[in-house]
Amino acid sequence: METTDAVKRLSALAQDSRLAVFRLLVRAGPEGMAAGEIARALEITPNTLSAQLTVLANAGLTTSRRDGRSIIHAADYEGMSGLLVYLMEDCCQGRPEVCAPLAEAASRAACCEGAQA
Amino acid sequence: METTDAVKRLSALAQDSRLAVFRLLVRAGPEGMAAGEIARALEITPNTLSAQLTVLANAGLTTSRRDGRSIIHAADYEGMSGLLVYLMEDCCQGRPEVCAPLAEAASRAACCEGAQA
DNA sequence: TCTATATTTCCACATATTTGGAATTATGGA
DNA sequence: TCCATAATTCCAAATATGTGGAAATATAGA
Repeated sequence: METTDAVKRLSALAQDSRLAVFRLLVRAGPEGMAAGEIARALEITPNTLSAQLTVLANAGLTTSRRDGRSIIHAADYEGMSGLLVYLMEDCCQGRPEVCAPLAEAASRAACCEGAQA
Repeated sequence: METTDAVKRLSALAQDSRLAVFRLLVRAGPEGMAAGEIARALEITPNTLSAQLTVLANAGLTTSRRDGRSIIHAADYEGMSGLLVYLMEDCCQGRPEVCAPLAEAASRAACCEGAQA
């Protein structure tokens, strides 16, 4: 991933309500949630939410599809991975001891056993 | 980590030159770099860099110590870990398949074998 | 103490971001 | 076709952010 994209993704997440939206979608899983549902859950006005979802989508952190009158938004786990990899990328230039805390954090976060590819 | 801190850290990284500074420090390792050295490396004026380093430090992403006339700045790997854990936290609410890409990314990024705690 | 170097603080300007009201577009059902 | 619901677009105002010039502070050495 390019630096430009990383900054875009970080910026998208670097805001209270947008981070809340993203985390809600992460918790919602691959099925996602309708925009209106998200707006009600987080008490954000629909037009503001729409703008925020646009930012997240442009950054490559969410996807959307229409279902009837609703637009269903979902977290883009691949996009998220890309960012995490980018952030950890330079951590150990021949210095294993440096990235130990990061690697440890990553494995701790890999909460569900089955996921340990 | 609290959401407020996460937003602070994301905001700190969500800017071209600040991300460049942080990555340079990550690459520099625990010994860190003098402010002037960073400024020359990235062609940023010293006062601007100073402001940016303040943001990174306040976010808990860098530390600093004086050494003679220089101030040495270093990446705070623990602070970084905290953010990564926070971001991955909610990824698999009983859905192992969801966080698989994230876990995979994390282990791929744990580049140096010795670091696999 | 005086001078040079390293960094920070103060300040102001230019730019970007966040937000919501009002209007608009899209879909489904009667 | 007409209406209600769902979401978006347009626009403008308030706020926040990034930047660098000039001045101030801190340290080392002569």
